[in-house]
Amino acid sequence: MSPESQSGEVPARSKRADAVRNQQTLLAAAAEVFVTSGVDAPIREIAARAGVGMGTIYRHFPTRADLVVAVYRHQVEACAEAGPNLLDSAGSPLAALRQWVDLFVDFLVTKHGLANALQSDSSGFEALHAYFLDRLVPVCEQLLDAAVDAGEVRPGTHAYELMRGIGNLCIGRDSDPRYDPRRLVELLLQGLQRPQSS
Amino acid sequence: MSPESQSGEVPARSKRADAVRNQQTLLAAAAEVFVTSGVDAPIREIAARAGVGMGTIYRHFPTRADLVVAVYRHQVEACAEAGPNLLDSAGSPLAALRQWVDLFVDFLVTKHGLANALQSDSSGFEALHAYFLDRLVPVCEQLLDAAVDAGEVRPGTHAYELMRGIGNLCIGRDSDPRYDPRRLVELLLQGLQRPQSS
DNA sequence: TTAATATACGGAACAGTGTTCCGTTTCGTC
DNA sequence: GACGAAACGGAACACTGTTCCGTATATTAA
Repeated sequence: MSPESQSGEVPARSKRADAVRNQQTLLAAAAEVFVTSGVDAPIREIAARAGVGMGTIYRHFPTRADLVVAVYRHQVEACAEAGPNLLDSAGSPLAALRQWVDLFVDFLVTKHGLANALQSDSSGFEALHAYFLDRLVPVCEQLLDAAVDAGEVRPGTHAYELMRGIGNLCIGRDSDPRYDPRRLVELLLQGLQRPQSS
Repeated sequence: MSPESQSGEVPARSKRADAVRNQQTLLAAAAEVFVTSGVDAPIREIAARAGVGMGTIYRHFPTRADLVVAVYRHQVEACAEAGPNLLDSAGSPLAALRQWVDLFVDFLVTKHGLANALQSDSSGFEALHAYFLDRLVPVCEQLLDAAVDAGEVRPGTHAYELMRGIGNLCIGRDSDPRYDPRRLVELLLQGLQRPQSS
């Protein structure tokens, strides 16, 4: 990865100080607004919260996805990095996969509307989809393959499809007590396991 | 149910002829537009296609859900009625459940954005969610219970949750070759099977 | 057939949100 | 302190949902 071209955290040299400051402010404001109003919150609301104009927000984050990615980058990275670790620490590849999926689900369900946005075909969200998948599918694939190799999981399922399936299951109006994404994800994982016997 | 109070097909007496005609026209126009632009199509587009004004469409179908329900009512009914029949005709309760779920998935994936709308928390779609679930959950429950009683499916899963899960899996930008809802639904059904045995 | 009335219609008008654009301000440098 | 480039702010435009009311039409009564 190129050193500091991304919209992350390190004050990139050659950028004006106020620009860097505003970017930070925007990130913080967005993070706050996202927990309150979800990732679909009106751009104006974020701009207002940050005390900047509309132009500023668009200049720093041309699409909504850029902003969302910037806000959650750390957590996505953490999730991605947890994969290999779990493969070592967990008892079996399947256990590792299960724990990792838990991590991913926890992440999604605690972010208002994130799962929705991930699959949304609305303008500005395609890049979000792309980032999440690019970053996490390889990790999932590693865990999945390991579980298949260990004979714990039947072959034939692709990581991409599994990830999207899990993401989809996490979509929903929040806190309907009758719907718990975790239970369905668990069902999915059950279905992944090898009946093999017969 | 009261005889002809619904927005269905029979020309209700005591309504002006032009009103009935317009309702039919709107239904037809909406059906056409839905296949092209999805169920989120701008109201104006539907009104234009039907050759009526905005007021007319809102008078006949106060919320978007009313319109969508009216358009798909027949198919939902057909799906609902297929349940008991399958229970008779299919070899086993599980087979019936499987076929019924297939029916449901086929219905959803062929309607642009319907699955999305079902779970959407946008204004005007709650009623859609309600209608589909009210109508189909009992049917699903019947099939599910039968399969559980036959020992083919483990107990503990609620029809409501299963239905929503399936609906969610059908969400997605259309025709990404790497994502086939059917495969994941199949996985879910797999997970439903085989009681823990050991 | 015509007049009266209730019903339904059309579309302008208002509101909320995304997105662009450009005159103005501020920063960094000389 | 002055200058040029970079960044800012927010007005303006586009698109969509929703409401409201003056007008047109169907129905019924005379």
